[in-house]
Amino acid sequence: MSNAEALPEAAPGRAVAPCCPPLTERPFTAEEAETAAPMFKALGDPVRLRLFSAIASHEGGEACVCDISDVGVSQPTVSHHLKKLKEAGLLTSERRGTWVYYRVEPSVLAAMGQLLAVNAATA
Amino acid sequence: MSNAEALPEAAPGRAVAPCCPPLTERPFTAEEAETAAPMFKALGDPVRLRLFSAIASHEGGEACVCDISDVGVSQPTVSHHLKKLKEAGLLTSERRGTWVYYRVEPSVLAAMGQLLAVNAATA
DNA sequence: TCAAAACATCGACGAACGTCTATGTTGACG
DNA sequence: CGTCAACATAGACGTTCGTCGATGTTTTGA
Repeated sequence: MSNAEALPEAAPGRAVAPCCPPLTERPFTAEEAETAAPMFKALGDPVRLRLFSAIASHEGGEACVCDISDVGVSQPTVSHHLKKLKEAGLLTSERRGTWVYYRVEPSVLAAMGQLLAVNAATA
Repeated sequence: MSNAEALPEAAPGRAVAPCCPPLTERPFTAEEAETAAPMFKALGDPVRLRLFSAIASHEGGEACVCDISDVGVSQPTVSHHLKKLKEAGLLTSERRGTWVYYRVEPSVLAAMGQLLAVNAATA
């Protein structure tokens, strides 16, 4: 695309973290649905789910592509899916030397978990 | 498991409830990913997310189609999406007179919530 | 018995998706 | 320098998806 400037990363897709109430609380508005659906959609592919799980379960919540690219598809396909996950706000990436490390956005897991919360009475 | 089904009524796509460990626990296998991804995929569409939320938040966790069909798409499209949610194991349906009532499968919310569990420091 | 309401199914169409091969870009190292 | 490794991008191709209008099925009720 372009040369890397001093800009670290500025929200590639949309804001994801604090988006919506639990699904069981009240009917989602069209806006809320448009915001939350892409997160589910991003995890709705088996390969992406494996990649995400591999990163999320990796030490430190991050992994380089070479550590997780054994999912049965070609390298460009892995790259494609990681990009999708990144665009959905679920992952961030950082280059360190030759390798690129992907990291799970922690707030995302919390947000999605809250969407599906079964009201465990933690109040 | 307190539910002993006596009627051979269930004809869903696949078992959904107790499928997989948390995403952050260990890398998903191909099998686990193939099992869990359809649930996320089913919620990955804004219209389906609104329908699901409308049903889940409705009184008693169920609603007839006429109560939730105001999502901006045609009636066949609503029917199509409800079928998709049903095939994914997220909903069940029951006919009562003229109306068809859809209900959220409670174990599904628990299962998906567990997938996204953030390990609340149990060690 | 006939009509209307609620919902499902069918068939079609454009858009989006997942995958691949080929190629480009970036950094490390002789 | 040049070359290799890691990863991204581009383009293509078949498949799936979301949507619609038209039609079918089931139930209620006059």
